[in-house]
Amino acid sequence: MAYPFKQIEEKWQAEWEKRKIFCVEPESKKKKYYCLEMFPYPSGKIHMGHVRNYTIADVAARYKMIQGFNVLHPMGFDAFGQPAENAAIKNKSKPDVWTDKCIEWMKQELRRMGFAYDWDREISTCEGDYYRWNQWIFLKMFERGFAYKKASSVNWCPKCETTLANEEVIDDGCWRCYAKVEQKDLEQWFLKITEYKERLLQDLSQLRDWPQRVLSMQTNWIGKSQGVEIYFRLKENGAKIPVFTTRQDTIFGATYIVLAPEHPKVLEMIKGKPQEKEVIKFIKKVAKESKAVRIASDVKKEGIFTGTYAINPVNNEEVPVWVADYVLMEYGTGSIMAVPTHDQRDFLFAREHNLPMRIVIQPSVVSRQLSAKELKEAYEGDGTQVNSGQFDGLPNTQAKTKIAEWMEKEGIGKIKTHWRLRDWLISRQRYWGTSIPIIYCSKCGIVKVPYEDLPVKLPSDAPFTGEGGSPLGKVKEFVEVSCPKCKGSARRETDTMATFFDSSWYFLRFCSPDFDQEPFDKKDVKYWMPVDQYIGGIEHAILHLLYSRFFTKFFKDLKMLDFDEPFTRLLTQGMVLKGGEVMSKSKGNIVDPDSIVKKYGADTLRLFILFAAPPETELEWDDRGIEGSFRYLNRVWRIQENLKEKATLELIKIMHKTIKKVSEDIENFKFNTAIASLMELTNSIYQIGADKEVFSNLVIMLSPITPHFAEELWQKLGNKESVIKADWPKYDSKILVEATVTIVVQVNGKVRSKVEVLAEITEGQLKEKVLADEKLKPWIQGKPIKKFIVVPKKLANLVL
RNA sequence: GCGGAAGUGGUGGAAUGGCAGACACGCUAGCUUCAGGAGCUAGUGGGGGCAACCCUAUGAGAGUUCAAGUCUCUCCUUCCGCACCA
Repeated sequence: MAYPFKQIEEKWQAEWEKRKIFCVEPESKKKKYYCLEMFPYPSGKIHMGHVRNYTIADVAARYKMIQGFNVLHPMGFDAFGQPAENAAIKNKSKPDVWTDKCIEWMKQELRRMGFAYDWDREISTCEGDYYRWNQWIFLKMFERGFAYKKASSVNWCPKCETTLANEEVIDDGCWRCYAKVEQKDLEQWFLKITEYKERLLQDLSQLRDWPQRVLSMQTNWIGKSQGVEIYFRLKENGAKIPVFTTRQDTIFGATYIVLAPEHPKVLEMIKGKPQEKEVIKFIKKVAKESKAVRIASDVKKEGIFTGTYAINPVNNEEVPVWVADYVLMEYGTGSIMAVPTHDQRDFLFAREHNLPMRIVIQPSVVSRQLSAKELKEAYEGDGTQVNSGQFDGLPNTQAKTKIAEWMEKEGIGKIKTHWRLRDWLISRQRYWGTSIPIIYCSKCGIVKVPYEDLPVKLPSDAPFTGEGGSPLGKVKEFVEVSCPKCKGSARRETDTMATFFDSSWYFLRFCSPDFDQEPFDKKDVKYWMPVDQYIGGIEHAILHLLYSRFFTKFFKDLKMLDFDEPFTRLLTQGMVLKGGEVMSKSKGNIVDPDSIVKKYGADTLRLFILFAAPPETELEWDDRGIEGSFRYLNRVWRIQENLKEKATLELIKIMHKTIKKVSEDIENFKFNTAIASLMELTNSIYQIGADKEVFSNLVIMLSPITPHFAEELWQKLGNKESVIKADWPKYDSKILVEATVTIVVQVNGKVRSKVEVLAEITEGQLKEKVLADEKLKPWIQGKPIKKFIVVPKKLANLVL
């Protein structure tokens, strides 16, 4: 007979809600612990990814609760976003109604999983009480010039009919619908995240408890590269052509320069020259090629000579000026110096077009001296400067600095740092988001919506046709307003903010969800922040995590908080796979958590998901594995019928060992091995028989993992309070000390025997005992023992 | 190309430099049961041996060490991120 999980789970979910036992203690003297998972978009259903994410967090939160911490473990909804609008178009409903319904469904499913949330702090970003503060923050940024409007070429998703941030473009496609992203010239709102680039990079070193992977992804994304801008000049008119390089040590080997086809100087350069027609033809051809084709690695680098020469400022050499597709206008200065001997791309291009090469760095290994004629590929490593004027003989790493300084002094170059990070484009041509609190007046220009008029609410009667752009622009009463300054007629901004704006500070709102003076109450934030443990998917490694770090730094500069980083510890949980592939509708390999809960209960699902793999690795769904977890709980359930008066010392010892292991493992998020050791204890109980104390401890240790199950058994054991109020068992290290120990005996590093000895035995006594061991005789064969190595209480190794 | 992570039984996965494969799934056998997608017990990396045992084995190869899955080097493979980034 299976244990009655359905009844038990429903009973305790109701009981927890009634007793509000997961709500934080206000004004508490206890140590705080803020455990947060990335809040969901309310699609209406939770999937296995959610279950895994929230189960991991729930164990951490419950473990800290039972340890006596004041734990903030909130839940909310990232409720703005496109699916609500799409649903509105499809079902002729309204986004807010649809979203509310989805939130309700989702909450039901979250409840059924038994997560220990403080529901009193629930927030939803689509509520005026929340997005009002988005607008407030936007205005603060606007006042400081951190939110600004700029015309530029931006990413445009034709399917979603909206602009996208660089971070939202994945492999040239829209992150949401995978449609191919186009470039469009538009005037849009940006946030000046680049203002914080140095700090965003620097402070990564503070984040010691973040996964290396995320840190390196952010480092890459910010993309700092230090080098020199070197000024070449055109031979014919002395016009300055700056090139950016990080390899200024190779400048003496620059035998030509290359401009991007879009480079503004190209057209005037070729005017009237015999090459003019051909170059223009080439430029047009490149312009037609999509970016994806152009950067595909197997495409041959194409280029054409402009008929112009430039002067290399370090040696006054004349070098030809080329135009080529492999030079990009977006990066650096849109022009490069080419050093074919020490840059592989330049090498390929030079060989193709028969351009000159000169070695300027020789590797330190004499046998590998290079000659330009025999070069098979560019030498990009370190070495000694040659053919480099006064820098000859220097190691190139030193020459790098010396040359940079020298060029600055001579006025032929400037030390420069380039960054990959661009400002954050936040305008979205959508309805279901926070409207940007700006009014355009023909007389006053761009005018802020006054703070007292916030929130700028979304009109409820916008038409959802799916055609003709944002529904907001079609609502006359919304668009046509009077200017807050001159009271003349004006127009309201109809774009809304990217929803990543909403999630960039929600963790602060949870600290004081009802505060109505500012986005958050400084005093509460001081107590709760930073988040001690943040848990979510790797897909936010850059997007959400970078934006949140940016917002935190902005608030710090506003003196609204006093720390630099919002999330102390970060865990990125692995994906849930089935058949080796990520669960997805299109692959048809989805396992619905709700169906598992119905069949086996939430506790079994939680147990399986924690046991099947460590949190940060991928988890392969296994239908039979889940049955195993269910069997285990039933096995534990049956123990209560056979409790003994008193447990044996042997079992007590195993129990203490388990307490130690489980405590340490949960602390370190090694839930799979914690569960394994609970299973071992259970196996021992089956062999030896447990008393009430041992069984109680097993129940307490299971409680963060399978909370309903543990509550029920805890109650059956005669306890009145929730198991979350129990004392987490402590292990007694004295009991763990064994009087006798088994010593593994090796001969030349191979295990040949084992001896049982007193734990406190001396080395001499041990040696005597070991040498007396009959089993070892054939291995020693009377040979002299050169060395006798002892690892106390573990091992002895005889070296012959 | 650069950066990151990882390669261990049929499977998921364990192993502060010290008995490789904990725990579980699966499989095999036995017991129990009217029955089992239930329960209990035992076995289960490969090779050899009636057996006690022996040999061998953590992607490949070298090295350090009394001792290497673990440390170092070289190489291979897979996954992820960035990428003609100058």
